Amino acid sequence: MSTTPQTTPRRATITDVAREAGTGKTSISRYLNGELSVLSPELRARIEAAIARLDYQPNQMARGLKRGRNRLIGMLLADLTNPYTVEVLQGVEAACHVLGLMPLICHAANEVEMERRYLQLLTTYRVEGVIVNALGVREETLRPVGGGGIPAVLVDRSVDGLVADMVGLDNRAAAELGTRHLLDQGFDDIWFVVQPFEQVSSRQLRELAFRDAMRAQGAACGHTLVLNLADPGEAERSLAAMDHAIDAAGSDRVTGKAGNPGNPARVALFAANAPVALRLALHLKARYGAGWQTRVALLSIDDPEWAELAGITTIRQPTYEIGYRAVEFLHERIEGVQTTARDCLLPGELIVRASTSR
Amino acid sequence: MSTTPQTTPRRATITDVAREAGTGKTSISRYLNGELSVLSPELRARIEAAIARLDYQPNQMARGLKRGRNRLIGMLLADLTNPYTVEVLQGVEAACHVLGLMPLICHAANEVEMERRYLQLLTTYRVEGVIVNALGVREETLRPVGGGGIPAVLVDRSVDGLVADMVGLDNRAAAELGTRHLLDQGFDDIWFVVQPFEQVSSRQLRELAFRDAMRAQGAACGHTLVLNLADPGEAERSLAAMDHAIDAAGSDRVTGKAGNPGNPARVALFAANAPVALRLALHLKARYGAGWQTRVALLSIDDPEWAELAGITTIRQPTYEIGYRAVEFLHERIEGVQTTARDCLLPGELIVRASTSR
DNA sequence: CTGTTAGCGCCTTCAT
DNA sequence: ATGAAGGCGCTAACAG
Repeated sequence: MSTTPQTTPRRATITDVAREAGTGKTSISRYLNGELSVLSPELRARIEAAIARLDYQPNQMARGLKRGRNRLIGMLLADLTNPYTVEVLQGVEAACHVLGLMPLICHAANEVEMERRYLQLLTTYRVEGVIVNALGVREETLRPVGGGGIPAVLVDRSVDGLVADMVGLDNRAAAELGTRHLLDQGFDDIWFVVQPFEQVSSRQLRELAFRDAMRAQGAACGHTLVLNLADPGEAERSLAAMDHAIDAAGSDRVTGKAGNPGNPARVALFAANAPVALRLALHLKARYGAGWQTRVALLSIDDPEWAELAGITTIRQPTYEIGYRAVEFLHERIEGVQTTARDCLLPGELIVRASTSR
Repeated sequence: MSTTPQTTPRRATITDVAREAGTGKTSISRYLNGELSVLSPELRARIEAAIARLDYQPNQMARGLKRGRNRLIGMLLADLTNPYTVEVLQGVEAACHVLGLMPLICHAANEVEMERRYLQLLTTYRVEGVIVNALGVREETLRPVGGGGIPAVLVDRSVDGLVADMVGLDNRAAAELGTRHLLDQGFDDIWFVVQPFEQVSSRQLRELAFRDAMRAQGAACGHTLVLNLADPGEAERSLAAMDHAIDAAGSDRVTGKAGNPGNPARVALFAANAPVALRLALHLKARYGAGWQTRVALLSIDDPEWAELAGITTIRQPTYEIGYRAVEFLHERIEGVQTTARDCLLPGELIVRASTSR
């Protein structure tokens, strides 16, 4: 069998084009950079022909090397598995598209070590800036970024000791919105469920705002449950503890008989984000069966695709806009804007579904 | 207010390091490339010190330009919104990590034009290869890729006229597996629901295998419903037509009374992928209420995160492995392997849930 | 062992 | 209007 030699035919370079067009490299370069007015129509035609014939495409790496800018930006993602992330990404891509940027997407998959490695890699590729949706990360990991280093903008979470633009949900307003909704619907025993939040600013803010909102109400009773999704065993125990507490409270408050159907405790669950909500929903389904939605109220920040199906109430984040704005901020920084660090807090939207309406 | 001048301090170059260490660039280069045995311990120490002092990091672009390879590969994705895609991506990242490759992720967001643009961009950045999970794409769009161009491997779908390695689900086996399961459970009126499939090979194969499996059975009755998710109105009409047909069939086969609860028609829905399954589930919920899972059987290829919650039976694809293998194939091609185009078909796993068990 | 030299593909003065 | 020459940061012969 005589297959063709298959030597990948080296791509044409600017020199090849110049030779093919019978001219110098300079003219080709000018053509590529749109300085068309400076070229005689005749030369220009020859260049166009040569480019087409050779299927020439300028080498971005080389251009970048020369110019000192390669139009690459880094996009560091903590968890692509979270629908929030994918949605933000859509906004990022759209903005990059119009601004002529190319996002280098790095997925840390919830591993701090990956995050460090990618950040270093991005730096190595000389990206002009980074958008960071970080894990609970030490400021030192981000050393090369922000302040003295390459421009950075934070998404959803801020990082202690790192001054940089940040864009995300207005967490305080969102948590208040959710809490008030639950109170308005008559729920007075609310559990705020959240992943470990020492490291993640947005979780902290949501939890704090929840407690503040409950306190402002006075009469009602609020609890915070930490749910460590990374450790199934621990998560299981947390949920069991919650079940127990709810049952006990229910029996106290009503008639002494747990689960009295005539006057159930007005318990509601408030999930700090979609992954938590999913875990809760699975737990509730296992405990109460198919009709769990009617037995216990569930509200979540984030609006994952299955929310409508499960009938849970949500607070939808303006994810697309978050991504879009992040790129705009970054672009401004890249272009040299020098203002002090800015925060862009966008409002969430309450979407009421069966789970929390009577 | 006197903010610091904030001039981004130009990153150190190899020349800076050489000067700082009082030596030539070559030695630095040698150090960087691990030719440590050729360096006197003394020089080596000086170099290390200089690098640390200057916080030097070699410029990948420049290295790539010189070496002719930049360790970049392109990853072209049709739809990040589909959980399948994200899962494949995880496998891709893991493999890239061990092989020292850096994936440039491009998300076409279901737009053919985007796909074209990104492919061209990748080419421009001189990626060493591409992994393509394409839209229904013309071979011409992929011109720069495969065969004569840069190495490529296809994921999930093949493209007419393009010879390249491909890795994905064993669609025939998977569709058979699902169909047999439904038949075994006593469903004899099965609707295979799929997005428009002229352009997408995997959808074609699934549909064909479904029909073959039904035919082999003989007695049973199979239908194919095309559901165009991109056009909500059209999708709505398709679903209405399906409802109508099912109702009619049910009344025929049983007692003449539609929806006779004593002996309902043994209807089952077989979704070709997760997006279709979600649309179906929403429709069923709207039509039959919360308990829809017990009224109609739903089985889907793909195993999205909400499957467990909804209790639908699924065929889980080995997504991680698909991604991993794709990179391995690509890596081999990059390293010059010359075999004819290979296909890697991986088996799916049936996960039975409430929706299809009695 | 170590430094010098010559490019990789492109852009950018600076002449012509 | 066009081309020649130099250099971006790095590597790879080729000397010493």
